[in-house]
Amino acid sequence: MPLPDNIPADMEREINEKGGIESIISNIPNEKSLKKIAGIHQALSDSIRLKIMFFLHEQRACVCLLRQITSLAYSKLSYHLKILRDANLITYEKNGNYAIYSLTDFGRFCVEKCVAASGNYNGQLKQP
Amino acid sequence: MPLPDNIPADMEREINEKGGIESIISNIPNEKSLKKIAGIHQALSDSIRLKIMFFLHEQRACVCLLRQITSLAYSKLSYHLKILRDANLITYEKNGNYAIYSLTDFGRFCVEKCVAASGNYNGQLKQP
DNA sequence: CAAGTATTTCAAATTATCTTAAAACATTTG
DNA sequence: CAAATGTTTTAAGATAATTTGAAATACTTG
Repeated sequence: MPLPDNIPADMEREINEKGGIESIISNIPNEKSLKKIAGIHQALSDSIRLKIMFFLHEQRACVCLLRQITSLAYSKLSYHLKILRDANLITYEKNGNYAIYSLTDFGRFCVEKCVAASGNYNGQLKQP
Repeated sequence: MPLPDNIPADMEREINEKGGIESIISNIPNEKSLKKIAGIHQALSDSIRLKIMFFLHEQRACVCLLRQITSLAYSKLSYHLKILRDANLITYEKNGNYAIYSLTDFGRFCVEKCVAASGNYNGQLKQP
């Protein structure tokens, strides 16, 4: 991949010091990985779903309890639960009539990253 | 907030051991924080934008270089850059005709969280 | 002002979310 | 065992949000 015709000289120097543009590009994830990472972020890009994730981080719950917590209709709740399931962030086990939802290991990891980031998020909150 | 009428007994016990449902809810972020966190994830929920983020993590770049890297039209690229700017993930300084983009501290933090997570993401990649 | 760089606008296309109604499934009851 | 009840999911269509492509606009330098 050639560089554009005219780019700022100091930028071009930086790129050459890193072994050229190809070398830099080789360090970024491939398209398939980018899509996967995007998908995880998409699943976590809704405040309803985040609320569910943060609650399940504290306590496993049946759907009827989640309904109470979120004040959502069952069908809407199910829609969001499916998105989180499909992203492998949550899972459930059947217990009689009840579906008891909990975080997957990966889901727990993601919630804890958010918590670890909260200092930074709060930094963001102060921006105009 | 009352618990639903009938929930599995062992779940109810767990909740009581944690001081009740209100006590659990008090540990989860408020609506405003959830919306902010959701917004950050939304900005990172697209593979084009992630590619830009990962590239800028390696090297600052003018828009014409990002255009080359991403093979996008300027207008489309600008649209995605604006989303990342609005989320305070990237910033730029003008240098003559050029806008030189780079990650904000917060953007750098987020990319590095993704990289740290890549082992976990890869775990996810193996799921059906 | 001409050329190069970057952003904005706007309508169309795509994707995500929500609402309502019905279906699926396990348990309890008659 | 069939009917009734309780819990959860799915389907279909409506609404809303995001993304795209084309054209127009702004900015900077020479």
